[in-house]
Amino acid sequence: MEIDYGSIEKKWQTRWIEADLDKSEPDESKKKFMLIFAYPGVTGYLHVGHLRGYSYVDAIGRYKRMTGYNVLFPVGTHATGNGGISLASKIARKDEKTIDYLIRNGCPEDKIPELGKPMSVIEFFNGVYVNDYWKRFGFLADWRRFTCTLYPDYAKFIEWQFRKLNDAHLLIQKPYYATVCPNCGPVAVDPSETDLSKGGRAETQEYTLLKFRHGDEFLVAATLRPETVYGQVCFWVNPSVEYRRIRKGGEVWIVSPQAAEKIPLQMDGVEDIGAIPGREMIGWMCEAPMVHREIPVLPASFCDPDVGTGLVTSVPSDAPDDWISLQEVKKDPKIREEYGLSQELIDSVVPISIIEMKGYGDFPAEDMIKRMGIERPGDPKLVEAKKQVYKDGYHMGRMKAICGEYAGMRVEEAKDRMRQAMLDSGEAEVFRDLTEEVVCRCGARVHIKRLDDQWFINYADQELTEKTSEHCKSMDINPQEYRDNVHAVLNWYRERACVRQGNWLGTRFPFDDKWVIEAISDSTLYPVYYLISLYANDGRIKPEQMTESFFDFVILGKGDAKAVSASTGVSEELLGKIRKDVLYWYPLDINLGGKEHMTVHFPGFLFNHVAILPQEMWPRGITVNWYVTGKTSDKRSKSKGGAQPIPGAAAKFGVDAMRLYYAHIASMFVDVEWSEDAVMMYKQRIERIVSLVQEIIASETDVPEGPMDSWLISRFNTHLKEIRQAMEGYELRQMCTVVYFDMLNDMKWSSRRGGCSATAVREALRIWIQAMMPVTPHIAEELWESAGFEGLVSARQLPEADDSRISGSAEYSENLIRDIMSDITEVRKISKIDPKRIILYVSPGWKKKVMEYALEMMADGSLSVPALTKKCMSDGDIKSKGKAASELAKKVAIDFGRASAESKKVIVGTDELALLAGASAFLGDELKTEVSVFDSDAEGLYDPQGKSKAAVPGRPAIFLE
RNA sequence: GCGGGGGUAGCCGAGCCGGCCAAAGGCGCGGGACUUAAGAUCCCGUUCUUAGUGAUUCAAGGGUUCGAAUCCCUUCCCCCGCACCA
Repeated sequence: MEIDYGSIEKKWQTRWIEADLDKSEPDESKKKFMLIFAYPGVTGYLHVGHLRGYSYVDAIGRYKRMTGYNVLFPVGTHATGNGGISLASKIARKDEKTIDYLIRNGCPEDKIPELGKPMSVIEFFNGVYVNDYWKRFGFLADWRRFTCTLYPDYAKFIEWQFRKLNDAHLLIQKPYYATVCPNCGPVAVDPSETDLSKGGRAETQEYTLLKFRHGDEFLVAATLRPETVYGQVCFWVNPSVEYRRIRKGGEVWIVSPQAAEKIPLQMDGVEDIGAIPGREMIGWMCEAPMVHREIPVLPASFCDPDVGTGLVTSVPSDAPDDWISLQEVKKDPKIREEYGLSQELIDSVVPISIIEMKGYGDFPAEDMIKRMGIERPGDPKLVEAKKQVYKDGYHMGRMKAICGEYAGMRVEEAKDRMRQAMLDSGEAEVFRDLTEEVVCRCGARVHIKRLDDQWFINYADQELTEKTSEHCKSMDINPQEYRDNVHAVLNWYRERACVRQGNWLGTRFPFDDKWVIEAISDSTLYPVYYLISLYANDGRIKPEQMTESFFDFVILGKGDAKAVSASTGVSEELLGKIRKDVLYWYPLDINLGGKEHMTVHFPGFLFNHVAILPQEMWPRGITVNWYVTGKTSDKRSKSKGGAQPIPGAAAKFGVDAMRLYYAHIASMFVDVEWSEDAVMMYKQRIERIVSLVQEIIASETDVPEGPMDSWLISRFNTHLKEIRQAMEGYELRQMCTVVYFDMLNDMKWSSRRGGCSATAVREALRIWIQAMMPVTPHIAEELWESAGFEGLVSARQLPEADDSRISGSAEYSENLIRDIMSDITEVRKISKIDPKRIILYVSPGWKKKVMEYALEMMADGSLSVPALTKKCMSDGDIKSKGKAASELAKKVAIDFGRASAESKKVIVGTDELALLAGASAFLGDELKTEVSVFDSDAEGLYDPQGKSKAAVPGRPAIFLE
């Protein structure tokens, strides 16, 4: 059987649209449910991993739809930033890699010349996302509401949002140290390198600049360890660097040329006044800050002019570089000669022990160097040595007695105190620098720059934080870990720079149009905009009509329709309709996004809703999904290299197999490694189900109604319950286990047991196929149609589980039969007997009676070993069984004590003799041996080995003859 | 460092508000059936022992309890976020 997935998918997607299933309109008679996935940034082609979260949203939406809700699932894209600009410019200049990338992912070649402009490339990808990904995957989203952050109407909404933030006094201005490209303005430094061509892993470090007086000028060293000043014994200068003199305030500083460029970005009134070769400074004496000692300037090659100021104060006791370089100077007479340094001077430089730490001696740097076997300056291992000594010193160290007023203090504390003291006395300044070279996409070097009038959204606002945090307690946030942790995240969230300058697409800041609103800040409140985009998209409202009073009215219900209509030209009727939409659909029930959103987007999303909207519009739920991670390699796949384009994967596996893979491969809250083999398994599973269902449909069953019917119907109603319960918590995986595994197994078991009546089979099929709809909608439709059921399964309502048709005893009976089969197999295997006949002995009546007594005692809570024994001994029948009776009583009392009354009741209530007699033909067939069933109480029982003694209710005895 | 999450059988992964858990399910593996054939399907098995019993298991070590994979403590190891990047 070959399934043509492509045409099935197309067929049903068209039918859904024809039936308007994609269009969501308010319906007061129904409960509403609005859900979204956090819209993706338009960065190019997506890969199979991205569909994971998206398809969850569609599956949940479909499930809600089928259980009575009016569902709204809108989609959009986020294009704010410079991604579009940079992509367009690469295409425009025919960058080979970029063109190749486009073609590899299926971009038509003749389309490429059109993509040289930012907006056209963004629109191109908007089309790819909507058509090749979301529609292709069968999503029932309301396509009419699609929006993109660069649309003029969206910009109007963002302007309004910022006006509201301002009204709430949440916009503030203050200085900010940003990573800035001289051409492009502020850029994001992060490992994804969206804005960068190099250095995404760089971190900002806060150095303390220490000033060493020499005559009337200062040598300025940068340090991360201001607490070590008591251990300063000399000063390092790189003799081969041409340093600069700069004037800063009334002082003259000496720093590296790179630092001379960086410092003015962060400090005012700095001027470069000339050069001074490093060589010239060797042999100087300068006055160390705080300790006010004269120390000599010595040569060191490790001073990198690119790091800090290119000058280094030397604390050999705690800095491995310093230690090893000092050894070098002391050992090597050539250095002394070359720079004319006296032996005396060199000898006077002696390390001073300043920090006491567990696991180290007086000189931690020396210890570490020895431990790591470092022998000369420049050894790459020094980086690691430095890190380790710094880390240990910071966490475990304590200042020694020599450190004046800081003696005895923990390093963690002394560091801040000493730094502050030196800042206060004017001996130090703060300077920020990046840990590695960072280069902008435009090619310019990125540095840290102070911006004085940077706008922030004040997410640190205490009242806002508390309100938001409080609201989260009532939200449905998944997973639980995030629900617990979100309060900490909200608390930790600080003021956030919300605007930037430079080469950047986005909405102009309404209060100062030199700024453009940055990417996180314009993507927090937008779900509510989907309720308005519908009308902007169909032209009923124009961007220029979307004024502050327009949004105030439709979103907040402020103002008077007549006045708003007069000022905007939007009819009162339309204003009323939009307002109604907003009231109907909001709040948002689920915002689903990848785990990267936990500390960025979700807090902003929450804060903005709480800050701007009335409480009844605050979000109700957040769901976080983890990733599908790389590694596309596959045992059988010949096409390796790079993530597979989504349309290709859809064609290869079928959309439903991929949807099922996402839903079932793991819990939403763990990362999954992409594996074609795994997807293939799900494809095969779907095909197994399809062929079984088609077999069932094709075979005109003439089985009369019987016990298997009530078993099958009971099972399926039980499954309905499980499905509903799982989906209550959006546990798609659990739901899929029931639908694609358990229900399949039940169907198979039913036909193995001889099948059910046509009525029962059709009823089960109806339930089953409907249950498949959320995750594998195309296949579900196909099966629904071939079974001859009416209409579209996507438009139907899932039946409620019917408790009256759930039969504990029917389900138990089949389990008993299965248990017996496996027991027989087990015994057969162990005993290595090949029996001519298998005899099953059903428990004698007195044993059942013991259990009945136990049940009674469970009901009134009096069950215990002595109590049950006593009770049994007062029953003549049982008592006559002697020791066997008291042993059984003991066993039953213990066993029942551990279990629920319900589970034991079915055991006692089952007529095993009738059940097994009815199943003996089946068992005989299955085991390929004649099976006889005997009642242990029967007169003249045939029982040559006395096996019947072992029979207990729920466990018939087995004899292999 | 700060904050958070984990370590379950060959693997992936449920269970983790204590008992019905030798521990779901899948994959893998072994055996069998079917078949011209299958990356197909269907059965059975997959800690050790054993006429269906019993023993020892859920990172390691302690503890609480009649009873612990599940609760508490300690140790070891792993992962994630820490910002202007959706």
